[in-house]
Amino acid sequence: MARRYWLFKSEPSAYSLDDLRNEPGQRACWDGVRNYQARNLMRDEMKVGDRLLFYHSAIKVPAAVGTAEIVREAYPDHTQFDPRSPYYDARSSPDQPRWLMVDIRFLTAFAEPVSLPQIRRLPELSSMLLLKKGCRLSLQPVEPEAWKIILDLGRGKK
DNA sequence: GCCAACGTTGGC
DNA sequence: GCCAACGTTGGC
Repeated sequence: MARRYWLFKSEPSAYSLDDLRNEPGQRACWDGVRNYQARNLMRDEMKVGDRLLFYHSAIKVPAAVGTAEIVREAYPDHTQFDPRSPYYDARSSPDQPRWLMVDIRFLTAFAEPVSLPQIRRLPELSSMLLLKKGCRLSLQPVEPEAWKIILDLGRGKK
């Protein structure tokens, strides 16, 4: 199966690409996803070797800032069992985990962040889920064509 | 900080 | 099963 591409949103004040880069082994578990659609994408679609755009959201200029790869497929998110975690879910149990996470590893930081306005300006990228009105999905698929274009922009090519 | 759009919850 | 109320996301 061909490698697939994704976009992961994160508020950099909570967790940034640099945070990922500074992790031991430059890898981390993507915990805290509490949306069924996003969970199902992790559970059903994401495979080791898939790549993702790391996107910084909820800031002045939202932007894709680099890439990472999936290094472990979906498994239970431990924070759902921890009453002290903000992601705790009392309706979940280790027997019947409701929420999943994947592990990702840092790959690249863009020379030039690819901003949301920049993405919006390109007709070739107009079909991206990211641009859909009201699309708040924190994990979303990216078409290979869009992936290529954004990586080129990130390299600083025109 | 505002608020539109969306997902979830819970009363009925 | 409907839908109003609520909480959250995220661009602006």
